[in-house]
Amino acid sequence: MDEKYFPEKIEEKWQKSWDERGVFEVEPEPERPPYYCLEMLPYPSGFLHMGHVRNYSIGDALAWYKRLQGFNVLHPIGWDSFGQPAEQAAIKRGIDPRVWTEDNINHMRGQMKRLGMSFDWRREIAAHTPEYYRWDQWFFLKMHERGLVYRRMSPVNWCPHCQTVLSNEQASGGLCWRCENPVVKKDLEQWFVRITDYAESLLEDMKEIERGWPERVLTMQRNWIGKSVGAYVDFSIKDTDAKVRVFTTRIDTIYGANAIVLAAEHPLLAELMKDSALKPDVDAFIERVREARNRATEPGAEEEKEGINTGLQAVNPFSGEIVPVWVGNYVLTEYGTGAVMSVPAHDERDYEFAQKYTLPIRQVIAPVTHEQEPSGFDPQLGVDQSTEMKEAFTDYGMLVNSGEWSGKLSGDAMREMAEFAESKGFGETAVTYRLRDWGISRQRFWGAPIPMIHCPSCGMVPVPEKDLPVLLPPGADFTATGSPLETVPEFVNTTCPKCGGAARRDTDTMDTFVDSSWYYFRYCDPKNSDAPFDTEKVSYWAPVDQYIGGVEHAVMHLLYTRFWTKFMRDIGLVSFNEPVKNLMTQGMVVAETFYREEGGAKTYFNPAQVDTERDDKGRITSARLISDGQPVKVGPFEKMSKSANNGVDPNEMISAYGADAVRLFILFAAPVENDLRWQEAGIDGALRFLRRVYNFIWRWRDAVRDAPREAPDTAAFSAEARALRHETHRAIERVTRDLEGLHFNTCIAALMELLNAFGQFPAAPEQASASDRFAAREALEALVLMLAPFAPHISEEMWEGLGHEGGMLSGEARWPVADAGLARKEELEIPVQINGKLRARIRATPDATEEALRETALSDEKVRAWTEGGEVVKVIVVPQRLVNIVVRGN
RNA sequence: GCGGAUGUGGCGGAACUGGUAGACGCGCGGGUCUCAGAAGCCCGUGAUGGCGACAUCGUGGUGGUUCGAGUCCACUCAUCCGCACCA
Repeated sequence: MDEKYFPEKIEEKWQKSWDERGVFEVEPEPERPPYYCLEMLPYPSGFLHMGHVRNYSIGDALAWYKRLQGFNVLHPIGWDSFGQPAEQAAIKRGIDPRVWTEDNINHMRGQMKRLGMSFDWRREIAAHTPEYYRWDQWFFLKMHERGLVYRRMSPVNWCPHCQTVLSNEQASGGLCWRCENPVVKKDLEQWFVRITDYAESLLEDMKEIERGWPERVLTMQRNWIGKSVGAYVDFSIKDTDAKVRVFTTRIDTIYGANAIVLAAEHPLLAELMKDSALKPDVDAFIERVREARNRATEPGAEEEKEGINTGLQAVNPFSGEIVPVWVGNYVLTEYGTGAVMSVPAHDERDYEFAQKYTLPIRQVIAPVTHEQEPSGFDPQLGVDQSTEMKEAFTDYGMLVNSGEWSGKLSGDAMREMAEFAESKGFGETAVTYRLRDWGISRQRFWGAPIPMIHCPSCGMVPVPEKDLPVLLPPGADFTATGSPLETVPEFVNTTCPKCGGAARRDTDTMDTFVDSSWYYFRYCDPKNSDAPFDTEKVSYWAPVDQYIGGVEHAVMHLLYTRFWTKFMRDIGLVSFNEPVKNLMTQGMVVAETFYREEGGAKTYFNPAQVDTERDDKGRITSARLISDGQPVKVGPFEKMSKSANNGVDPNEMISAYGADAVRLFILFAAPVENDLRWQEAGIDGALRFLRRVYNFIWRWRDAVRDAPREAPDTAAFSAEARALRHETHRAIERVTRDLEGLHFNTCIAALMELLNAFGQFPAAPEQASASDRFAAREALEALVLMLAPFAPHISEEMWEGLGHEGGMLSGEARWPVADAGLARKEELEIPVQINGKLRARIRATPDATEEALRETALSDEKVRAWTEGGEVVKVIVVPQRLVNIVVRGN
């Protein structure tokens, strides 16, 4: 230990030591409790950004804490290394995607090591390696065996000018990223995973994770799955044998149906219309709807409802009424049955549609208040038809104008009518979901090839397991039309595994979300070449105890991975339903933005290029560009990004302040789930704190080494030493409790308070008595141990400085345990309220009885002044907390 | 529109089950040290009034429950996020 704190020196020393001793490397040990701490694996974009630093600082703090508590902690890292940007680098700069990716990984790995993240590097995995993606392919085959993958036509983004498939990102704003021409949808045969088979269990199993996952993530998933319970009802088409099935959640409103409306792509439409005179008009309408849909529209822009009467007529199976059949642009093909019954009186959309085309509106539900007894209502009277409905009435109520069902309440009617339909054979109760099957085909290169072969005589044939992996070949043309893999004849041309004849490989690759759906199981057994992982190893570590990442993955990744786990369970690979027990979604790192506006275009400047002046409250009063001295505008705090040019380079921060200070600041500045405002002044504060701790340790190191091992008698301690011990044990309680809840900001605050308390400890190390030294040792060792999760390097250094050999994780270091008795104050200051207002404070021991507190309070001088001339009506005493005296009439 | 969340000093934020609102830090002000600065160290810092001890007000707003409300209840306003013609 040096006299002065040199972060760089200490950090290098301990990173090397950790590495050499392999202290973060773990294996299953049946007799030790496991803890699986996981951060979402990064995409190797090239550089670590502050969001990454935050993510790993959170995980690393938890990992250290659990290790010091004696858990066997698995804390791995890897790379989500398939995906678009590598391919774009290939297109733009002619770099091999593999080379680009691996360069990035090497650089980012170096940054993580420089931050001192405690990963078990032996377990590092990367999605783009054949050792990994062969298991993506293996899972694909397993799903195929079980009928969980299938092929169907589905639209992709297509640029007619470039003649190529585009990803959503490449087609953002509806324009091609290369030629800026409008993008259209084009139908291609694609691979889908039947995630909808698991819709119900994805909902059902949320029970298991309700306590450990953020409410909003669960809500988002629930909405995404979008379960609704209702009924199917068949309307027969007059003069034909055809029936059109509609889905409704409001079968109780069926007597109000004025039409049935089909989606433009409804499968029966062509057949039904084939002899109709109106066919050309309807076809023209359908074409218009298609075009409108292919036009990329801004999200949220709702199109005006349009429709056309097909001239067909349908029979309402309940009322026998004949209603027209329309085609409408607002009916979705993919949801329900692609056909709805239109009930304008009780559905806003149908109301709007009926208004536009002046279709009849008939009220069949009457509002019911709680006081109104159904029996007191005469359904025969119905509802006054002379007043026109001004809007749809969408609440539940009582049925009117509904034949024999009139007078029933919606809830009963919905159930009974569905049962009735079922008994008569024209309907049934039904459940639908918004969730769609997961399209995993990508017509791109940098992903896991789909292991299927198209044989002219045998059809679609899976690649035999023994032939995996299907390797990504060299020599693809990334600028090609369609999938780049099509441009590699050696890849495409193969033989059919079944008949041995000439055949073609599938040229699609898998969505990168496939890679991330099961990666953390691979960490448990990363080198396995016989299986994706060994079930026993996984069952030791998994499920993940704590998962940490951004909310942007609330639905896609986190839903896919839950699905994948259920599939793995069903094929016997794992024995649990949910992969992640506790999820924490961290906030973004945001920073101020500075810009100039010229002709409507904003140019952003990095904060490092800007000189700011602030008022005495710290608010920016003016900002100038350092280079030209001219003013720039101050924008709001935004997520650090290239476009807002407000990013901060972690490397520069580490160089300036050290990894420990950067990590400490990031955890202290805001609760982990909140957005974090990046302010360099804040790191200064963190560094100041570390220096202060370091200085105290330096000064006390000899006195502490000489301190007695056993606690002296309580009587031997000075009042100051007793006060310090109280603060120490209180801090242990608080830090431990707050760490369990991931409230790192308050943990660090508690450590700062402990240090401040130590600053009040008057004994100088040279003159300290044995008992003083014991109290000092207790305080400083606890402080150092509890600082380790947030600033591990300096903590190791100080731990060594206090006379401990071999590092915190191989020595006798253990997370401190609070002594509840010592954590309790010896004397309390108890507030005394008069009529609920704080008027005085009295001193009392924690075990003072109610009666004693009451007497002390009432005889207090200040209290007497306030109670004078009034009558004490009541005295509320909460032992250890407060006394409240109710006085009347003064 | 539907769903979810959040409103506390100049700022980030504390406050366990209703019990001293503003911990901790940033910023700011003052002092000490220094030839000077940096870094330390010490003190102060919600608002208003007062030299002062103190008093009054104060957790988006309005009501309510309670001896006592940032915390519980009702309504309301504002902001953020997700989904958005899902029948």
